[in-house]
Amino acid sequence: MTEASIALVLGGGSLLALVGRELNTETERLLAPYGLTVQQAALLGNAAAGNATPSELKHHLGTDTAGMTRLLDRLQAKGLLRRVPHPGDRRSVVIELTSEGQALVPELTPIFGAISRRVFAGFSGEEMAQMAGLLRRMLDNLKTAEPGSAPPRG
Amino acid sequence: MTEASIALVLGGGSLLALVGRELNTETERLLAPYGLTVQQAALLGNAAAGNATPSELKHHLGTDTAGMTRLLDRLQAKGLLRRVPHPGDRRSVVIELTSEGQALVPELTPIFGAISRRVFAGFSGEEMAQMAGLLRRMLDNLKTAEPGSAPPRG
DNA sequence: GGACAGTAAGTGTTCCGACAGCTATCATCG
DNA sequence: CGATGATAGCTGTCGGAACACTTACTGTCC
Repeated sequence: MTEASIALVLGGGSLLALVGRELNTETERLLAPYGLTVQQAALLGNAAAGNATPSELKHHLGTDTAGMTRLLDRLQAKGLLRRVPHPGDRRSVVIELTSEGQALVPELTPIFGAISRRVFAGFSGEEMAQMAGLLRRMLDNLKTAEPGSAPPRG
Repeated sequence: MTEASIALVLGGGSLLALVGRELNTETERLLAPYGLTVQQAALLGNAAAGNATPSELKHHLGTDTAGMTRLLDRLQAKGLLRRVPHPGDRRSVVIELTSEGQALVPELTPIFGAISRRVFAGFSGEEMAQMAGLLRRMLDNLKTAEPGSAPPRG
């Protein structure tokens, strides 16, 4: 194991975590005019198609049921969506964007494109593919053979 | 801009952010027996050498003064460190590990090695270098030419 | 039909990241 | 010397991640 790899993984200073956070923060700055966070914007984008349940959205956003509940609470409080009973499963709920929510979506999409262009400035297609490939392998390494881990909590 | 790059950057589901979080969570599982979080362990490691001020530690951990204050509060509450007046600058403070804190450090270091080995299983040295290089370029892209950003708040 | 495991959403808690604003001190320069 | 700007650390606030737990409902299997 080289010194470089240690530096990549070490704690809060982890380069990986750092880049992820910077990416998040910078996107948040672009979203500030709309009063939305990254998670909130991503949820609106994913829910725009309609007929989405919290469970489905959860997978796309990579959060858990607890985070999803509160994320929905905040967006509902802003009047951007509402929870309607799920026809056919009384445990579940369907997320519907309000007209205000719907109106926001087309404004949001370009922002992700813009930040994407910025982050990958000067990257060749091959380099982006490399990046994605390496990240996926790291994720696989983490997900498989986790000794002390319980199965994901949904 | 390819679809892959969008997927890399998109919201909470960002692959980059996801890997960073998984890495963090998995490290936290290994640290659980010691009752420490990743940030806490990283701070102990960085402060072990001694004569560290919060400002210096802040750079290593990638947090800000607010986060540093509370991180130190928690570790101080656990009796793992103490703040002593900085000789020569009355605004500042020197972080000293208590004997309990000192005793933990040698236990912690191997954990970062272990998680590092796990994440980079199957990676060649060249691939790790690629990863670091690509991440660094992304970070540079984000840091330079941030339109709406104020200078870092120290 | 009834027990029972599994699933959906929600609640409570701790920790962390980011932003804003504060006080005390330092360094510099007129 | 005194004003001024920068720096060190702290506090308040919000959003979010992860864990543990609860409640209500579903599907299945006996």
